[in-house]
Amino acid sequence: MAKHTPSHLTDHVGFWLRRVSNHVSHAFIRKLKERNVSAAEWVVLRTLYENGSASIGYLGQATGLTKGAVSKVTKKLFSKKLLYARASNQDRRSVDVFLTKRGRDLVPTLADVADENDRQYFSCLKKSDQNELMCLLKKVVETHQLVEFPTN
Amino acid sequence: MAKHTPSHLTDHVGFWLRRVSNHVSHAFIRKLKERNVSAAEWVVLRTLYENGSASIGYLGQATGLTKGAVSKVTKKLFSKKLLYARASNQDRRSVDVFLTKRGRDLVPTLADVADENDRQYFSCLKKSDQNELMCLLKKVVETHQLVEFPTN
DNA sequence: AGATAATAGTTTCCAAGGAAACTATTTGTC
DNA sequence: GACAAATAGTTTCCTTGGAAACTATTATCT
Repeated sequence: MAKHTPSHLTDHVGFWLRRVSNHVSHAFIRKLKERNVSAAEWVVLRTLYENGSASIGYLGQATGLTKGAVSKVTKKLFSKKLLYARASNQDRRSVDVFLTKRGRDLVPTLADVADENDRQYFSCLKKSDQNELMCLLKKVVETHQLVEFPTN
Repeated sequence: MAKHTPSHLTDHVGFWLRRVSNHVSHAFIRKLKERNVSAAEWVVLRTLYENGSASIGYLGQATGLTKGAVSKVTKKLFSKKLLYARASNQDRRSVDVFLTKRGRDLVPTLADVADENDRQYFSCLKKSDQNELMCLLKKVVETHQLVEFPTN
């Protein structure tokens, strides 16, 4: 029985996804660095902007990070005075996290950075193709329940 | 003048890309772990399978990793006896890296793992949509010269 | 109520990988 | 040929983030 050639790297959607995602993310990270913010921090800030407040667990859902990671990210954001925390009084294990004024004021600026980055990488695609791309990705997310989307 | 709502996380292609890419990659990594191989190692092994041998720099191009990272990855692969190295004799700065028999024999198995992972995540899309997705991603890669593709 | 299980966060440990400094060669310039 | 610049790899330092152990609180079971 004939032995088949093993599949190429380039045969896999995941390969291309990782390639593009890594580049786009790294570029985004470099841009955010000028504002002294990480990508995970941006996601947390934007989520809170929408929601007013959230628990660590909720932010984990929203960001796709583990609770351990979120715990560390929020810690940094506390030290930068972009967030503050308050123990929930229904459940004393739980922590509610809020944007400070500074944190809230920063979000629109960061959103511009995100817009800019997306434009830089994806404006080479027609608007309809950009939508197509997002739809396909969303479909994968939904099919596999990759996240519980809280806001949005 | 009215202040606009800052764009949502979900407005950005990059956001969805990172979401899906992270999940797919992590799943792949977990599967590879059973074979005691990392994702970067897989990429290196598959590239060498195609090319016979390659320099560290070349592997950097092929994998999208920095030369420092490749240096570390190959070091691990040496210790696992999946690769061996030989100083180039044209240029004594340069190192040529080769698959061992064990390394070569491992590639088809790993390719199956990659196939399996891709199927798991993307078989929810019609074949034509999978192609569409890959084409869009390739277009972004080409437009931005995200890699010099050596093989393939 | 008391014991056990589940849950929210935190912390610790570890691996991955970028950036940049460093070493060893090679190439280019004079 | 001698010295400067470029290049190939390696190593060091640092940040990110997952996994899992751990703490504190709450829920469940009997």
